[in-house]
Amino acid sequence: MPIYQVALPLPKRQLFDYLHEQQNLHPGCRVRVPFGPRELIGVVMSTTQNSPFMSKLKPISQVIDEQPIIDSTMLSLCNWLAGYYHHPIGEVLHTVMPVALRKGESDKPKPIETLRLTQTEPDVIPEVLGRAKKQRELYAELLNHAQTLSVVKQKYTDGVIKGLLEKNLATIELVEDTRIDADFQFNSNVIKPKPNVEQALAITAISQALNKYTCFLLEGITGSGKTEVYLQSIEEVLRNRKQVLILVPEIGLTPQTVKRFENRFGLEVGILHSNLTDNERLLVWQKSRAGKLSIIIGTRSSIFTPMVRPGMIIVDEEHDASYKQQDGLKYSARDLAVIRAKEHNIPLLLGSATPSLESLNNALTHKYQLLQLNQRAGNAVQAKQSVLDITNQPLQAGLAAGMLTRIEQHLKAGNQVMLFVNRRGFAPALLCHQCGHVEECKRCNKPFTVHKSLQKIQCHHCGAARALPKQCKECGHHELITQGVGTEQLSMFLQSQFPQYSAVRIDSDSVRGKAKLDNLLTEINAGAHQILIGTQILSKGHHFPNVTLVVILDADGALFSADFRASEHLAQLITQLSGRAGRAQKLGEMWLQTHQPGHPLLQDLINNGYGHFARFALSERKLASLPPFSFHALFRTESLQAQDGFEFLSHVSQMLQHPQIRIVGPIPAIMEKRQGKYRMQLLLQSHSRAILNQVIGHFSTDIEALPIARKVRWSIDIDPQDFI
DNA sequence: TCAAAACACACT
DNA sequence: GTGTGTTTTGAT
Repeated sequence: MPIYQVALPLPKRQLFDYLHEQQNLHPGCRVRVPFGPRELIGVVMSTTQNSPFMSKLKPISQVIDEQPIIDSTMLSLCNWLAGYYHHPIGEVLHTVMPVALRKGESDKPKPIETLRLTQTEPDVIPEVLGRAKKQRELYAELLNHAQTLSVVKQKYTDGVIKGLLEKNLATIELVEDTRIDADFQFNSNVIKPKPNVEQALAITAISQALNKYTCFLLEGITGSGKTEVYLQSIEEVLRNRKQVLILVPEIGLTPQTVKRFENRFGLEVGILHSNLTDNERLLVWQKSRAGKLSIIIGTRSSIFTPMVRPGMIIVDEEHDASYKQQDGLKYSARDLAVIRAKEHNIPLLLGSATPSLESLNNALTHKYQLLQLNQRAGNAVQAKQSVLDITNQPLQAGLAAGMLTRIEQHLKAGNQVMLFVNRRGFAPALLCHQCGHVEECKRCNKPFTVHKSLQKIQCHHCGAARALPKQCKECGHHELITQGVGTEQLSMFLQSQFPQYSAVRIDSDSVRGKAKLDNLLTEINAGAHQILIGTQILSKGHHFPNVTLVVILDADGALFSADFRASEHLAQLITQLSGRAGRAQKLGEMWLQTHQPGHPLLQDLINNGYGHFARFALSERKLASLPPFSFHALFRTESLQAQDGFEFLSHVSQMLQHPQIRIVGPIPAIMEKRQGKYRMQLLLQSHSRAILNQVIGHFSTDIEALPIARKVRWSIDIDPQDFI
């Protein structure tokens, strides 16, 4: 009897062997297997003749798929993922499958229940129905053609349907779902804008590379018409009867974006986002695999959507942090897109106004082909950026007096202003005026954030909240003061300063749920609010044509951060924010409040733009041998005892000693404690990705087998994006 | 002395 | 990861 090696969803870097009579179970098929006292769903990986567990081999209890649901391309991608990210193969396969398939759902669409008449005498309504008016009505409808049960149920009650069924006049029939049949139709007759010279060059370059792997980095300033380049390139792919997979950041998937694609090509666009149910997700997966969908748009995990006739992958806003998964299999969807495009031999398009230094470096070293769009479409003008020195300046709610005047000018001119603060809530800390004691979360050892409107203090790291204290815990003093400024405070202050205008907060506190954000954005663009105060959300893809003034309250934090990527992220934020303003015909300006007006990074960014800044930042990274000029792998631990994490990482550090690997740590993570767990990390850096990968790969099973490994939660992060 | 909690370990 | 069997802990 053949022995099958099965990948199971466990944090173990091994396959499990099972028996099955059938000779031809293909790799990529799901099976249900007994595992200790329970049953698991795994994926067949390979066949073998003998197993070290011969005596305790159990048989597969059920074969779920006769044909592989993970095709050979996807399977090799999974093997690549397991090797590159040093992650257990079973968990990789689990990550790659839609939830419904993990649970053992069929990969074929469910047949549709259809209501059909049993006799087919035309135009005759049987006497039996007598005066049953509704039943006669339904019968008449069914005379024309059978209808799906769900459609019928919308119009008729269950009683009516039951009536026909009981009289044996109609039956419920299971009909194969044809909604996923391949579809190549698209409308190419839509009037499309004439591309400018740069756009035309980009479109031509992409169109000439449709049948082979090429990675393009489309570096296009905001408003330069990146989307039009996407659209016209997509059209070429559709013409070849191929599919396009488009990845967008988590927040960027708005109904407008989807509409734009649907209207342009007049076809159904598959959408994958976090609010879908498991079955909706599965349907998109099925439709894409069958070739019904020619365009699929989705967030990070969409990179795993199967395609029968892959034609192109697009990653929009490729610098966005949401492409990196932060837990479990810590993959980068952008990097994975490169691997997938190579595997399919199709072009990949990475687009951004503010490309990541990694991608930019690949473009400058000609691994990627750089396409630049430097002209703004129409007569839009880039917002003018300036710094405001706030050293020794009195601040009100974090704003300098000069800035208030400027805000007033813009408001009086009938325009909108937008202010950016990196903190939600009223203030990031509450301290005692008497003894200086700061109220901290016990589980995270971080100050509580004050939420005045809720009369609460809340820890933004673990979510713990309690009532706003009235007196100091240490000395009992009653005068507690807030420290720092959050969106809530700034919004309250500006509303009191300018009562005749409407101030609105845009952060995850005030806009819970996507619909609410969309409503608010509509209100803002209709002019219902004049003062917009928000966090990161403001920088992500939404356009505010009437905003003429953008203020960043505090640009200093990132300039001296422990994270070497902080300045890159600040520059991206500043550039993205300034791209949101002054789009229409209105000239915009952006002001950065800083204590470091002369800081070379700020100056370079403001005077020469992101493109110049990024190239300068790259040269600095090179000097410091930081990524992308070296490669990082980060071991992280979480444990109840700080000592356990230290001990585990010390072992790891000893095992991985290598002349070409620099090891930093074990050191406490930047967030030393979170949710009551102590967090440590060990950073590995090498000039050779191959050596780093090889050494970790060689020892990963030994590390897993360390006795201390059981006492800690540990993980490996390859190409870590942050050191939190 | 017993039961809950913490720990260890196997699972093919 | 999770279910189970084993050891430790602490309150009666």
